[in-house]
Amino acid sequence: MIAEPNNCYKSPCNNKCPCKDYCPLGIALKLIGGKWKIPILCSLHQDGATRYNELKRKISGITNTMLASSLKELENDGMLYRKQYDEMPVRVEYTLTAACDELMPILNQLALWGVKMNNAS
Amino acid sequence: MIAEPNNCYKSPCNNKCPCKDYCPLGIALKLIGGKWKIPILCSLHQDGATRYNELKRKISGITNTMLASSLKELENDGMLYRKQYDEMPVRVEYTLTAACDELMPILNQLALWGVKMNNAS
DNA sequence: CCGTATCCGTTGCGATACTG
DNA sequence: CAGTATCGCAACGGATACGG
Repeated sequence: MIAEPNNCYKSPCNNKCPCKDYCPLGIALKLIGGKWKIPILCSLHQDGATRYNELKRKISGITNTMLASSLKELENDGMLYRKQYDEMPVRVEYTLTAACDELMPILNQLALWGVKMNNAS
Repeated sequence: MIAEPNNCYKSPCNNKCPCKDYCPLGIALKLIGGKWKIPILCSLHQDGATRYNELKRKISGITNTMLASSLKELENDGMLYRKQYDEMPVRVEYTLTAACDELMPILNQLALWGVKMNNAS
């Protein structure tokens, strides 16, 4: 929940911007921010349920520290499920939640915009 | 221009993700990243052409350092115009470019998503 | 009025080693 | 296999003072 509503959290950036601490856009960007969350989301979006070490292989350059912490944050923020199978050895699979199904098309629009910006410059 | 195309810059996150350095989504997020660019964009989007000190008043908490550097980056990235009137004293007005007219509706969708995420948790 | 320059603390992230 | 723990650096951003 928003702790202390500011001037524009109800209707995002439609009135009384510039929004600050509790801007819903700021909240959204924080959820997908950091260096590795987008690659993680994209990978899971493409391939569906994926195991930890599989993710680590696919996302080249990521370290255990960052993968584990990013996954934990995404899980806490309701953006992915962590399912643990108590086999031997243990197996863990990560899957996107419905919230991400809504998010990805928006991110795709943003990416298209990014392409245009890049071609323009 | 993209210096060294990687696996997914052509069709953003539709194939061969996870995208890395040259991911168009990464490019887009970099353009609007940092602590103050969104508030600046929102302010200009709402009020149109705005002077430097006017922006500084509206965006509470921002320092000269950050306002000036953010404006310069946004200008260099083709997201706003800087118009200088050589009166005495000097007057400078900032305005969003057409690129931002396309961007803002997308950001608004993202904000709506952020609201839902916030209410859900 | 519209910024720059300098300094400095904080945060994010990487590297490496280790564990249930 | 799926992570933690610890350390260190570099980038980001804040505070303050100054300049065209």
